[in-house]
Amino acid sequence: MARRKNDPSFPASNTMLVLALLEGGDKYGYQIIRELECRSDRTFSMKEGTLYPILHGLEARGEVRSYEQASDAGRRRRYYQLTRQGVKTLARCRQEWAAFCKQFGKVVGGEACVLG
Amino acid sequence: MARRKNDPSFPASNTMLVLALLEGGDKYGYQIIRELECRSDRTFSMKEGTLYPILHGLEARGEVRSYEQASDAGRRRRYYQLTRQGVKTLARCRQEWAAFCKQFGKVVGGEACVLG
DNA sequence: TAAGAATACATCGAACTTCGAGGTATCGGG
DNA sequence: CCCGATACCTCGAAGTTCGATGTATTCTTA
Repeated sequence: MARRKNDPSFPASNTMLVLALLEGGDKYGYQIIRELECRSDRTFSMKEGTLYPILHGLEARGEVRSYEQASDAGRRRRYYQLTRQGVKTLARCRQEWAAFCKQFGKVVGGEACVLG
Repeated sequence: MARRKNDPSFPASNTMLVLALLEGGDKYGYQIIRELECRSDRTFSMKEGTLYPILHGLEARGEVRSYEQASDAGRRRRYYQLTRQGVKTLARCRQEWAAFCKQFGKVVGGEACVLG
């Protein structure tokens, strides 16, 4: 996920979202965008220019593998499937996300802190 | 904060952290970095190359104003203070962060969703 | 008292993420 | 027959952050 050490921001959240969606079963690109919209109550609307590079990157890094399978209607579809590596990465991302949330909330929440 | 509409990621979190820290009183750059480290249990370690451009940007956009004030030791310090605009921005950021968290958690948490 | 660590500011290029616009093609309905 | 939805893709522009580097001053410690 290319998160840099000690990076206070949480980038590549889109990549994590993709991994999480694939956990629920193999999916093709267009479907990922629709499902994300649905699962987030229309809050998240990932763009194709964002998604496809992410999928290609994940595949290049071995987090997912893909296969082509036409729909009933004969429409071309490329499905993506989590690899064991991808599952592990997702688990790590979840931990990192939880840690980030906790610390971020602590700072923006406004708890006091006495500096040495 | 330059967040783009419908952006599933939450960028510029560093900017939000800076605003939140300034809410606790005027602070100078180096102090912001130390306090952030402290308040986040050493999890966040903002780099100077990150912070100073952020502060300059916030000032240019009227979210903060600055003034110079030497320390007891005679060391040069530039303090930053939230403007009314900055306070409003921080409030908006908090709402956006809460909304993002909720939706992000919903997706990576794995709730089911039936697509139409 | 000299060296090095800490304080304090700043800028720059490289890397990464994301958008938005554009391109190609197929399928179904009006 | 056209248009909207489906389905894939690429490219350049914009924004964020790091890491390196630079400049000064003050404090600590050997």
